[in-house]
Amino acid sequence: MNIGEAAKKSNLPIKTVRFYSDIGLINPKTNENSNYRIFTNQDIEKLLFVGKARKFNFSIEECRELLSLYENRTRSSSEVKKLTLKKIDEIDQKMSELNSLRKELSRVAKSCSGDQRPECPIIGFLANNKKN
Amino acid sequence: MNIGEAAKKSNLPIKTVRFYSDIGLINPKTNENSNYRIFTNQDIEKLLFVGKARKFNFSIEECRELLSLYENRTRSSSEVKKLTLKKIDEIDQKMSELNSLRKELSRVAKSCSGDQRPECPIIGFLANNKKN
DNA sequence: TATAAGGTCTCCATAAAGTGGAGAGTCAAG
DNA sequence: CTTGACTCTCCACTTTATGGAGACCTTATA
Repeated sequence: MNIGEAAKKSNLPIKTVRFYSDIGLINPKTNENSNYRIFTNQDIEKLLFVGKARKFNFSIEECRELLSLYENRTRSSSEVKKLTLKKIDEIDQKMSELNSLRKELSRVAKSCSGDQRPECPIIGFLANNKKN
Repeated sequence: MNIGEAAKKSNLPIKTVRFYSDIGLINPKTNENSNYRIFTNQDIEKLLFVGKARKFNFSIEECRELLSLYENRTRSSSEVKKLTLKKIDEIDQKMSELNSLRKELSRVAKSCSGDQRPECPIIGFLANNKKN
């Protein structure tokens, strides 16, 4: 099938499918006459796989790795699990960063009257180099 | 002062200071002879301000906005508060996304034995297009 | 005074993960 | 045979910097 249909079936924008093909994440054949890419059902499966993995915050390179594990019938599940646990760790770290960020921001926001006066503790907070 | 000293005083890499100057976040004067940028203490203050705001997840464009509020003696604190509350909202949204992500990932990770066998429910999960 | 070391300049490339558009080629239907 | 839809490649742009090349400036030392 052509790229339009492949895009529809994989729920990805055409541009994205083309991009994944450019970087070799998938390798559709080429129609020698038209120079159009030809996608198989296997390609669609891979696109769906990647689409889902991307949604789950796996990077393109991690997708590439997962894809090769996916295709490799002899791989052990521990490799996949390792990658997944790493992702969870990253999420935890990001969440704790966001948490402390949120705390500080809501603290300064609370201290600001938010009215017409120019006095604003948020600005003071951001302007102040010292520990706050 | 020159860019090296400015970078040191603002705790930013030289490259970053140059970048902020390129995009007009700060506007140091130029020594006509040497073509070197000349930074004032005011510039350092702004750099410190931006550095802190960036740490608090304000984007460059938001920094630009905050900076103009910072410089504008007649601005009302409500504008600043609005921007801050928006940031908090964004953080909340990001956190809830990460939360559901984490839940799903840890669920599939738990279901995976992580041993030498090739059977891996994580791969199955990612490969499966159906609702899981 | 000459030269060496270190600081700074601009310009270009790279990162991640695409998105958007231009201009040209292809295909199917009327 | 033409029109419209589809696809192609190539380039630019996004965000927030970082790294390097090669050239220019400044300061210190021999």
